Amino acid sequence: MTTGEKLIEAAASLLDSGGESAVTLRAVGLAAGLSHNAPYKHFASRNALLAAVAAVSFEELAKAANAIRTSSRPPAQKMSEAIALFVDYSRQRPARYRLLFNNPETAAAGGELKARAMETFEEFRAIVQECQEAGVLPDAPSQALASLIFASAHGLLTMEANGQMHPEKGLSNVGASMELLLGLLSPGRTSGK
Amino acid sequence: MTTGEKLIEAAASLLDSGGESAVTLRAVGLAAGLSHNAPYKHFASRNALLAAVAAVSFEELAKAANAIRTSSRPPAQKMSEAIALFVDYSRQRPARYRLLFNNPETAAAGGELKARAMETFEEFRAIVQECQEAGVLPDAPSQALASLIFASAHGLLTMEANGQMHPEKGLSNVGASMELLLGLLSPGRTSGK
DNA sequence: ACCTGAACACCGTTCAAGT
DNA sequence: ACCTGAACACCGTTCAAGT
Repeated sequence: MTTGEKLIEAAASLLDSGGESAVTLRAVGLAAGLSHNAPYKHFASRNALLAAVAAVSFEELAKAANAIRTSSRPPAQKMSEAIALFVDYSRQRPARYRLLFNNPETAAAGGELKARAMETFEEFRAIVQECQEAGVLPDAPSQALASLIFASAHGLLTMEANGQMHPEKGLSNVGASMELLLGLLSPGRTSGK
Repeated sequence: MTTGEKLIEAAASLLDSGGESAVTLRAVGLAAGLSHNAPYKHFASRNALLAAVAAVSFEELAKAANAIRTSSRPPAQKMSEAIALFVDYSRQRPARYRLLFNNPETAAAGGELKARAMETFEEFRAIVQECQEAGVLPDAPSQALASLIFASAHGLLTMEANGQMHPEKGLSNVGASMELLLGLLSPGRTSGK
């Protein structure tokens, strides 16, 4: 493992355990057994280090999404599993999820980061397309439909993380809301008013 | 205008013009014509000041949403206008939008903030209900359906702010995506596979 | 090429005074 | 009650050296 990889891992671990504010270059250097200044020999800035954490995290997510897509389960179940992948990620590593999907600074880094993020999204898009072909999602450009479904899950997870879901007032949790969405989108839905 | 209000306004202005990192207590004090330390006589911490900014912002949003709901336009148009309200807000004041809808710290402040946020959401929920009664949105608990539609818009706006919308790849912008969603949800949609 | 240690400018927060 | 100014601990970043 290179020193750069060690620094990324230390930063990711601090992020998961203490939130973004815990990822100081001093703490990262210390956790990697180096001085507070060593990260600058591998990354141009704190933001660049966080972008590197985001890039490897997107890579992991893409790999997990790919495993779901290439499994032998029916399309509708792949969709549920893909959604569960993001739901679990958000709940188990909220600060990391926020870095990946809720951080204009990091996203603006572009380059490799953007490519990794697109890989992840492409897996999801392909699953949506399979669902369309199987007749469990309606006809529409798969890219647009996938964006919409992903954005819904993302918006719900963000509201949940922010404590803006008011679960006391009904069935408004992420899982139930996504089931409601997929049910309403289903071509088989009875369409009378 | 009380000193506290002056400080809130200064903080909001700095937030809009320079992003969250520009809201330092020193800059807020200076903008209000006071010392860097004066904010502490009115707010317990920087987070408390930001929470106060969020509270007055939610109040403004609730007022704007209420004006839309109580207008004489048809429900479907009210819905479009309500969505446009949030879309414009996100685009014109991204840092403020982020503070309101994308910030676990501030949301955790609870109390008055939470009440203001609920007021805003309640206006939206009532518009959704009107749309259901007019037959342009499907039968479902209005709270759950409103959460879902709002979360979709919110997720799309977040992706847009993060540069994760890939508009080069199709019609995946916020407006078109929301139209797609509302069209697919419409009870009048042709439902064949 | 990679690393360290001192230093700088900045920030949130605290404290001792002032009125 | 409200405000100021000095001070503290912390942080990102830079710089001058070391190997």
